[in-house]
Amino acid sequence: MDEQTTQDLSVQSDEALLNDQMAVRRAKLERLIQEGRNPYELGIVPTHTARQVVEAFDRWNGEQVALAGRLRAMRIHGGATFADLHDSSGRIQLFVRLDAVGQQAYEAFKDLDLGDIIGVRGVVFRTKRGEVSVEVQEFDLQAKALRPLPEKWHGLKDIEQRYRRRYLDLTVNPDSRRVFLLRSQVVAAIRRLLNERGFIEVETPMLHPIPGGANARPFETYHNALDMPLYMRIAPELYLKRLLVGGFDKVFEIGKNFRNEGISTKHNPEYTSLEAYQAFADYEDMMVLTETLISEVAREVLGTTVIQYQGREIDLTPPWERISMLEAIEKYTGIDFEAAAGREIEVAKAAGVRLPDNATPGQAILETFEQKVEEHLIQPVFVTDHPVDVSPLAKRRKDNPRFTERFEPYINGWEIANGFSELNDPIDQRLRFEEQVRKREAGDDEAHFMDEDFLEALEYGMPPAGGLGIGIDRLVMLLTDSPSIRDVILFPHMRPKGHA
RNA sequence: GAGCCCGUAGCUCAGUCGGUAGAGCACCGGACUUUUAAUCCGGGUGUCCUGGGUUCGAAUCCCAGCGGGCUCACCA
Repeated sequence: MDEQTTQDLSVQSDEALLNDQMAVRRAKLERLIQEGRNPYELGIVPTHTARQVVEAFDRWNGEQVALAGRLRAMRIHGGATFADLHDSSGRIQLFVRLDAVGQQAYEAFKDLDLGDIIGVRGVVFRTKRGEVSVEVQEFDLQAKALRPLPEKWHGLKDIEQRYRRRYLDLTVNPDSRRVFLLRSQVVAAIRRLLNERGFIEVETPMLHPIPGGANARPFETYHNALDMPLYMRIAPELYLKRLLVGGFDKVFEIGKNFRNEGISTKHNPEYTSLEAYQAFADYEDMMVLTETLISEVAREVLGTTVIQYQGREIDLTPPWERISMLEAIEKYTGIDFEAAAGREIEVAKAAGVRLPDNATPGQAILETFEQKVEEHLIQPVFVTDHPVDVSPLAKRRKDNPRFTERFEPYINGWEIANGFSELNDPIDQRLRFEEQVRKREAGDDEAHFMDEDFLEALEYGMPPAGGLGIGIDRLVMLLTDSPSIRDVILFPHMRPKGHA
């Protein structure tokens, strides 16, 4: 094992000579190995975190503690050296004195490189300048860093490098750490809030024989043993509704969806959604759940329901405004689609709305909304009552079957969620699928497929239910003031490229 | 997919009209026993994204490509 390691290193060291700093680190590594030391071994195990010691100094003052983390700065003053140790909780200063540790250990400490991962044992004290520190009694090297870290002051700014080498971004950019910690807290809070309300969390397939539950182009793959094509899921919806059929009345799933579509500051090919379904409820109930969830999450992770996004104040405090899609269109464009019933397509085109060739009346309304209205919806608002032909899984309105009991909350001009009273009439659902199949045959490759297996489930009886989907990434963008979805995804997709 | 912008040292960035490649941090050598962006003295460590072209001469101008960002388009 050790021989193997040594061998590999010597092979690599030739190419590493490209960079003086890497050469120095390789040389130190090889010297340690020759001295019989393993520079990648677990040694001193931390008993405390930096934050614990700093925040409860009075409790630990004079006590011996063990800490472990990454060496991030060194200030050498002859026989005394200060260093900054960063662990997952924060930063703490180390103090090493020649007189205290002896010549050999002192030289070894100075020989460490910034970025090395070390363990230390020492006594907590406060320096003359008032900084809580640990006077090191012993230390060990637990991972030699062979590459230099980005600069401590400016951090890693290059956006491409921050995405490609997120570990460096997380190491040196505190704001990036903050975003992903907050993302974790958002997901945890959603889970807890739903659990408190009696929802159970489930996991449904990512690999679908028939991609369904959304209008989107799927990624295709292939299962060798079954000898059949499979699709990465574009939404978990149809499986979660099968669980309603099965008698789970409140279910939710948090997980990835995959859509084989464009990439932008608001779109990543794989993204995380929450979908929740509640039996014996309708879209009104789900709107309340939506505004409650999002505002409670904000309160929990940010301590407020009034947030700042890119310099704009957004008030997430419920209740949110509700407006039907037709009302919203009339409010912002003056177009009255109620009065224009039967002439939707020509009216939309006259207003300068771009439409696909085979657009349906509902598409004309939806496109008008998306192209003319969306951008105005900054403060949270539920847009409701979407046309039935663009809502193939939603229940029709009792008072007007051309529209559905559906809602989409908009915040900052973004569609942040989507929900409706779930269509549980298998006869109507079949008609909707047949309409989608016609669209697909007419060239719409985002139209739904016929899903006989799902229809069969509905035929056994699905309770009336409300459903809700929230885009977690966009929600996290809002809550963390992040301008790009890639800022809230740890490893966003990039074209492959050799290391810079 | 289209338009605009960007790519120089490990990192952050300068680089004028086309004339020997620069700074800060980091790094290397030296001094320094309470500093904290430590300080002081000395040292520039480079595939100027890649490949062509123009030119006596290209980081710089032109063409193509690669990668990235933003805005559109598609979408959540």
